[in-house]
Amino acid sequence: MQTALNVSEKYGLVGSEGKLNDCQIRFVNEIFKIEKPGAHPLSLADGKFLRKNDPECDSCGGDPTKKCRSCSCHICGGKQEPNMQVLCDECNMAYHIYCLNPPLDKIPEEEYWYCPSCKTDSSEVVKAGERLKMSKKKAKMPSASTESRRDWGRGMACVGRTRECTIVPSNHYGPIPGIPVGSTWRFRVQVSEAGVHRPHVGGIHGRSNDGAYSLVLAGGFADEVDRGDEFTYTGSGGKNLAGNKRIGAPSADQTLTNMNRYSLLLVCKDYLEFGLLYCLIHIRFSAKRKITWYKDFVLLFRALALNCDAPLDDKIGAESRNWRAGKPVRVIRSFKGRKISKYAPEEGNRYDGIYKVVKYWPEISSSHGFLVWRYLLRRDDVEPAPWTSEGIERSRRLCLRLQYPVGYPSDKEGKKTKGQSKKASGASKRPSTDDDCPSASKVLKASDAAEAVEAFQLTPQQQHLIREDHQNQKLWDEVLASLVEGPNFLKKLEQSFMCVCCQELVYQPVTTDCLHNVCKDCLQRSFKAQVFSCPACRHDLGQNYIMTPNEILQSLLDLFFPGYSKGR
DNA sequence: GGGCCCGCAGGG
DNA sequence: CCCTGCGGGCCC
Repeated sequence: MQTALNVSEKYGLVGSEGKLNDCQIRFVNEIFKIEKPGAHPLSLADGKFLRKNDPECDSCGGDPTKKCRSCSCHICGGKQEPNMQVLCDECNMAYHIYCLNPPLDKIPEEEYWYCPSCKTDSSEVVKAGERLKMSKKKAKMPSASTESRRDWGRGMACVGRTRECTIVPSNHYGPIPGIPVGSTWRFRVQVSEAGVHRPHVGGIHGRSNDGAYSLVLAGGFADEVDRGDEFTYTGSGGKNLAGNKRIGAPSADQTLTNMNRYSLLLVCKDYLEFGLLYCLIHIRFSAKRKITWYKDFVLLFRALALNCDAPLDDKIGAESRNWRAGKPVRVIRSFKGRKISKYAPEEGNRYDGIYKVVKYWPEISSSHGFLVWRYLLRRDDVEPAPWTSEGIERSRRLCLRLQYPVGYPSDKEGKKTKGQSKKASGASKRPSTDDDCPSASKVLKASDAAEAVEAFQLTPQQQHLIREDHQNQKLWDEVLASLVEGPNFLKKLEQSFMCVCCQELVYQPVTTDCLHNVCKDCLQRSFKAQVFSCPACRHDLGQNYIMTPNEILQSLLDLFFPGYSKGR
């Protein structure tokens, strides 16, 4: 296994530039994914009180004879009596119950237990009748220092996500599995939950040293053009957002130093790894977070420009050599774009498919006279666009319609109650229903479904691998029965191959003799806790069970959910 | 209908 | 930690 030190030595980071400190080494490890991901507590059923005693512990190397306050008792460092060690639900450190002061006489029965250093100071506990005290973060927020008694309602103005998309990593390019073109959500937060466009407010999601993954067309710039299959997009920024405004008129030229749309590290091929590494370290650890160091081969450009299949140019822009070869951008049209585009949906935010950057250029905006960067994007998707007759027909077959958050009053209700008292509208909240759509949430007879929706198509490779995965044949038969349900197939697939421990899609799945699939990591954690049975059915696996990941299943899941394992 | 301004998520 | 953003809902 590669180590951080090797990486830094390999690229000469030790020497004239000074040796990396521990923090930097950890950072390098992180970038190169050298370090094993930290241990997570297992499911409550098995792993509430686990001894960690990690054989790959960085501090002791897993040597059972060494004392270690990192993977074993945080007080005495001893590794004895793992069943007497309790894990803190905050810092995840282990403690012998008898090492605590005062000692505990048994493993606590409460759902959560916190060690002395993590336990909330009793002075911070809110007693009956007292006002809620503020967290450190809350204390810094504007609401802490304002006298305003404004009622923000229980609406969607300031809510956070309740779910997060984990079937692909956040830096995933291309469509989100199971989300067909034409899917429409009322609120941006739902689009974020679906993983289609993750930022809550921002227009572009991208990384400066990588590229852009998705963007929202919301008509922010009056001089944008939208022809459906092609549109121009204007780089964000250059607006005066002083005060607490979140939208404003442009008041400055877009510069090449801002984040988000800018600062792309383009590195010469021979120096790619070193240049990237060096810059990342530099950005991470330079106090001003400005890249003051760079060599000829490190240039700064914009994220969306990275998607364009052309050498980058920050003076006059560039045009793609082969526009389809660029990186795919998911495009969402918001109803707000209606003011400049007839392709925008009437309501909500609609996923319109994959576009590619054809070219980009700087221009003086005709509407406000400042310099903006303009991008031309062109559609490149096999799924029909939602506004074409083919797309409309498909949306109908797939029963795609405006989705509201669970429990939010639907459009019909909302309009009815508008003008009535606020209390009435609050009381009218109800989950949206799928009353006139046969396939969305109801179980169908296969024959009906085949006619109603477009079946999910397996590639020959997928079909082949499924046939090869003998152990899971029965499970696959069940899952394949949902092929006729189109996009629901992937949801079914996700459910069927969910790990019972971590409640996510299995990663490095071990298919047990009892035919359950568990992440190798989760199973190892269970064994470390001296539990040697199948987490799903309690079938005894035996202490010497050899955990061999099911490579075929792993390949299949990677095909269906591209890159999901990167987030693991 | 327009002004105001909140918390959240994300990248650096 | 910092800063930023093509939401959103109330209030005038």
